[in-house]
Amino acid sequence: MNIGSVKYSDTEIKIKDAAKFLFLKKGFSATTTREIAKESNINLALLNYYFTSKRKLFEIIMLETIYDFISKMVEVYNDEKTTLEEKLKLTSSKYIDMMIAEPHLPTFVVNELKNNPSSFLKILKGKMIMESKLIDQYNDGVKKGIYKKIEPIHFVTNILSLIVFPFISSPIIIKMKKLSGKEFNEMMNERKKLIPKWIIQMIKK
Amino acid sequence: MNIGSVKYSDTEIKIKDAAKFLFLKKGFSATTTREIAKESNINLALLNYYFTSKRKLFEIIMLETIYDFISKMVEVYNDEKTTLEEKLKLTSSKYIDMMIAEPHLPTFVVNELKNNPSSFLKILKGKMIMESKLIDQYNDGVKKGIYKKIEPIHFVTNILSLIVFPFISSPIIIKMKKLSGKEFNEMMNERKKLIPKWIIQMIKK
DNA sequence: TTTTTTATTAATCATTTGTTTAATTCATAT
DNA sequence: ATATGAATTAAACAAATGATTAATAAAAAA
Repeated sequence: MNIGSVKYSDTEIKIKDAAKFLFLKKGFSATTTREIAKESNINLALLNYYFTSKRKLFEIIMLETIYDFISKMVEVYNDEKTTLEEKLKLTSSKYIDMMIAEPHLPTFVVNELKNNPSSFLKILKGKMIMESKLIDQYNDGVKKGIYKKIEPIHFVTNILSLIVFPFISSPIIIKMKKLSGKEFNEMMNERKKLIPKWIIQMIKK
Repeated sequence: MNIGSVKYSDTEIKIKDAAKFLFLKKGFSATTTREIAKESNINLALLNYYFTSKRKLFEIIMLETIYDFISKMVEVYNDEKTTLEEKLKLTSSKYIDMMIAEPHLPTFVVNELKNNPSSFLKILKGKMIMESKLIDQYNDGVKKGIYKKIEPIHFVTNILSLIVFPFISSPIIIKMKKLSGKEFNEMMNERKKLIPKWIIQMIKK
C-alpha cells in the first residue's frame, strides 16, 4: 500500500510490482535493473525515467513493505475492543496468513532492517508497540496477579519469534521433518491456534 | 572449523577469514573480490589461484559456517547424560553466546539456507534432530503424563524461534525499547535462563 | 649451486551493470 | 490539423567486477 497518497501510473505500477517480486526474492544487490525491466515488460530506461535510480526504487518498495508489515501488528495491538487473548489470536492469524501468501516477506524485512535501520525509525514513529493497549492489558494482568511479571519487551519478542521465525527458517523445518510445501503451510496454520495458548501458558501464574 | 580434514596455508586462511567476515555482513552479491583482497591484504589474483572463483570460496565458507551452527545443536540434543531441562539450558546458553559474538551469523545462515537448501541437506544427513535424545525425553514425558502431547516439530521449532529470532530482529527490538547494543546483549543474556523456563511452561501439564 | 616448482604481483580482458542520450512515438491541447 | 509535452525506445557510455595472463619472486628439490 502507498505511504502518503502518491498516485502511480500503470507503467510505474508494473515496474514496482516486478521490482518488489525480485527484491523480496533475491535482495537488492542480486537483482539487476535489466531483470526488473524484463519481468515488467518495460524498457530499461523507463526505470530511471520514473524512479531515478535502482536504489531509489528499492527504497520506495522497502518502505512500503515494511510499513505494511509493522502496521498489521500495531493495528491489532492498539485495538481498544479486544482482549489480550483475542489480540494474540488475531496477530497469529493475520501474520501467518500474510507469510503463507508471501513467504519471502519476513526474510526481506529483517535483512533490510539490518542494513537500513534508520528509515525504519521514521516509520515506527508514533506507531508505538511498547505503549500499546496490549502492553497495558498485560500490565493490568500482572497487577491483578494473573500474569507473571516479566519485562514486556520479552513478551512482545516472544510473540513475534513464535510467529515469524518458522517462516524464516522454513528450509530447516522442511528438511528436519521431511515436509512438502503444503504440509509446511498446514503446520503453520496449526500454529495460529497453538501460539496464543503457548504465550498464555508462558505468562500465566 | 574445517569439514573433513583440509589443511589451509596462511594465505588461504587470511582470505577465508576476510571473506567470511564480509559474506556474513553483506551477503554474497554485495561483496566484491576486490574487497576481500583488500580486507585480507592479499593480491586479487590469489583469490582465484587458491579458490578458483568467488562462488567456490563462498560455498566453502557457507558449508563450514552452517556446519558449525547445526553441530552445536545436534551435539547438545544427543547428549545421553543430560536431562531435557539441562539440554534446554545448554542450547540457550551456547547459542546466545555464539550469536552475541557473531551477530551476523543467524541472518546469514537463514538467508543461505533459503538460497541453497540442497547443500544443507548433505550436512544434516546423519545429524538427525527429530530422532535425537531430546525428542525421546520429550516423548517419555508425554507417556508419563508430565508433558502435553504436541507434535515434536513444534517443540523444536519453538526452542529455535525463542533463541534465534531476537538476534535476527535485533534492530526492531532495539528500536522498540530504545536500547543500546550493550543493553540488547544484556537482554539476550537474561533469556538464557528465561527461555528454558518458558519452554517447560509451554509443555507442562 | 642449479633447477624446478610454488607463490605472488601488476596489468589486462571480457562482461555485466547502472545510467544517460538522443531520437521517435503517443497523447493532449490549441 | 498542428504544436507541445509526456512516454517510450534503441543505442551507447562509463565504471565496476570476476577472472586470467604473463612476468617475477620465493621456496623446495635436485
